[in-house]
Amino acid sequence: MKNKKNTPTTAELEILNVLWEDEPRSVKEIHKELSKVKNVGYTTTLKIMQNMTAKGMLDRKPEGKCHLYFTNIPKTDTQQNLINRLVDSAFGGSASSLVMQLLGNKKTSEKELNEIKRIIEEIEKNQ
Amino acid sequence: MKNKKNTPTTAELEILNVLWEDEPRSVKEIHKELSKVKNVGYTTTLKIMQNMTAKGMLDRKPEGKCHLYFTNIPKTDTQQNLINRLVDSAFGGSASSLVMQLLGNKKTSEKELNEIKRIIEEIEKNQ
DNA sequence: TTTTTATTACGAAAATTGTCGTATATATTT
DNA sequence: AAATATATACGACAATTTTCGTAATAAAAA
Repeated sequence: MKNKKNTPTTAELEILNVLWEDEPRSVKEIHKELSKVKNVGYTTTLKIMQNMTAKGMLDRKPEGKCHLYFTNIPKTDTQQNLINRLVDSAFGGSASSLVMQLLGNKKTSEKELNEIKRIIEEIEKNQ
Repeated sequence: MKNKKNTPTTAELEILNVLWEDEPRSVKEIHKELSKVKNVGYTTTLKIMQNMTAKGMLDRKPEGKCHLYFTNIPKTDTQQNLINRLVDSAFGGSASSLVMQLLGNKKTSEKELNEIKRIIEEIEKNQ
């Protein structure tokens, strides 16, 4: 199986997000969460989680009569990978170009902007 | 045809990037560029560009015996759309969270960091 | 006007992802 | 033990994307 640990598909990312919030969890619980925002069959969720396990994205341990699944990659690793891919594929490798685009967007709220400024200051302090 | 103008696939984005650099251009020229970094048949490039035209992503005009293609969506619109999707799908809708991840990454060079700081200052001035 | 060359159109297959129905297995209840 | 319920395994189909071979068209050369 190819190593695609860090590049989840859309459906896989949805599952990872639920797990990162609280893990380990059973397929049943994951599916219950997904059902709140999405119409999808139980076996679909199960199948995707099995695929993810085969890819090494998830792992699982038996617990009573069912399995508890947990992620095998840190959230930040995946996030970093997704950002890097976006920077490379759509911003010519320039991270600053991405940030510029992000900040120029009206949808980035005042609150978000202030938060970002705070982060920059934080970084400068530690330099 | 569904409106997927702003959400190009990987192969489509590669073509868009070449066009945004200099347009309009013929399939032949686009394919020549792609061939520098990718093994792909001429008719593959052609087909994808035809698909993109059908989706409204590209347009074309006859020029002599061939066609010159040009993009039908601004680069920034597509970039913004891709960022928004990433923010929503992997950062819980928080743009600042994405920036934090980006800045915390060692791969973001000193030069990039300074550039980003400059952008922030620029934004603050205009506030 | 044939022949050659260059460009486009089209169809179809491969790869990937997402979907779920059905079967199997295991436990719980009656 | 038989019936019921719960969880997993598996196969198959649908949708999308990527791939390219081949045919058709049009232009240029011989």
